[in-house]
Amino acid sequence: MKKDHKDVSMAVIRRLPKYHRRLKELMEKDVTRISSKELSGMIGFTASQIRQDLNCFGGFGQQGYGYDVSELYTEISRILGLTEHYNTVIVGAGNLGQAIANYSNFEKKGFHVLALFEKNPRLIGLKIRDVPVLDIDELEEFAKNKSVDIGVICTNSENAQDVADQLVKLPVKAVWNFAPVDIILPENIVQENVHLSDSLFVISYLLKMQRDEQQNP
Amino acid sequence: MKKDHKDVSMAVIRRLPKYHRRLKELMEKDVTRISSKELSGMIGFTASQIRQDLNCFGGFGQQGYGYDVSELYTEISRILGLTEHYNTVIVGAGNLGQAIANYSNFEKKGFHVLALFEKNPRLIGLKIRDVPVLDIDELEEFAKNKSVDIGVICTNSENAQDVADQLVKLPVKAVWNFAPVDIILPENIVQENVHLSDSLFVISYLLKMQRDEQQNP
DNA sequence: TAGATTGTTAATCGATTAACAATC
DNA sequence: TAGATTGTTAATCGATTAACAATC
Repeated sequence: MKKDHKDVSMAVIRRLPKYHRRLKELMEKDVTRISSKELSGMIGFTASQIRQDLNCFGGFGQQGYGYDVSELYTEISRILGLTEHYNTVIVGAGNLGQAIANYSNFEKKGFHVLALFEKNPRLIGLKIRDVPVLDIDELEEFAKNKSVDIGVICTNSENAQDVADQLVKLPVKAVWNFAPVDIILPENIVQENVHLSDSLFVISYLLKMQRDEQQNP
Repeated sequence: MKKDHKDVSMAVIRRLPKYHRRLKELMEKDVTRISSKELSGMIGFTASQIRQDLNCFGGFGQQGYGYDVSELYTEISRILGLTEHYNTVIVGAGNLGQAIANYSNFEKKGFHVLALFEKNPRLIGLKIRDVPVLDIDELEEFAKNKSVDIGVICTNSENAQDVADQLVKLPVKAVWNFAPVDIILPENIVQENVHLSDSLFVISYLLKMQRDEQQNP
């Protein structure tokens, strides 16, 4: 029996994509089995943590043997929901929106981009890898009779909340926000923020720390 | 006396940019003072956590009053090192590299993009907001006599480690990696990864969970 | 001054690590 | 079988929350 989604902590969930990535690499190297200890060596988590993490979802290993790489990869793919298909729309067809639309790996994993939406007339009408850039005013009409799972916000901060509200009305089930603001969404909508500046500011902090340490050792 | 950088946990550090962002918003609304309780209401951390976080770096508040918004903003900017100037180079001038080069907010915060580097001849010679796109083979020569603080990797996975190695040789002090692989760097180099697919996969997981819950309530 | 709110210590909670019996 | 390694429970560690005296 597969136990899934009990109440697994977000800390564990955020490690799953890394397992997924590493197992993929192992498969490409034709490694067929791996122990938690070996995996620990390459992934940087303790062997204990790896076993704990995996056991949130089921016993995928075998005592005395370890884990079958291919099987574990398949399981984690399933746990992450990568065996499903998702329809997405991207709002904002600037460089970032285009970058995401162009990222063919997402398509491979089942994330299909239906269209990009823009207000800049220069961009409307373009095609990004066969995906049309449409007028933002057409969004509501476009989404009728379609099931849109994920809305991606690639606009500037000023428009992000407006766009979020429009997406919620479609409705979408999740919002992937790249604008550097904290948008407000209904509780039941999955929200994931990618605040690039936060990440850059952490670099800045760490560089400053390093500099200070060199001065006062 | 300002206590900085003792051994503040990464959990705290990763919250700092969010304080920074919210305080900016408050300043724009001409709010001059705020209590940890009020801030808690808008930012979603407990008041207790906010006070704990800030006290890692010093006592910026005043009993009975709260915090001076503008002063706290300035302090957090300083703690994050945003009062410094950083030179950056971006390797990979595709949509993502261009998006980052175009992001004028970074420039405002002191992150100056010296140049982008590309191997695709169609892109070499372009200018992104006055920033030239140069041949990747010119990187080493270009960096001579220049102090490059941050190298940004916007290439595909295949080239990411090579590029990282080149950046380390320049040298750079930090690597900001957008390729969906785990690159290996010397210990003393600051590394920050933005794995977009990880973020998307977490959305996928949460959507799947939500679906499952609706079926087995 | 009285009221409000911090800074800080103590208590709780949760996540990570260690240990080991189960078992392949 | 003996050796290896898991799954799982217990111990530890760290982070968050609660409480309250200090003080503006």
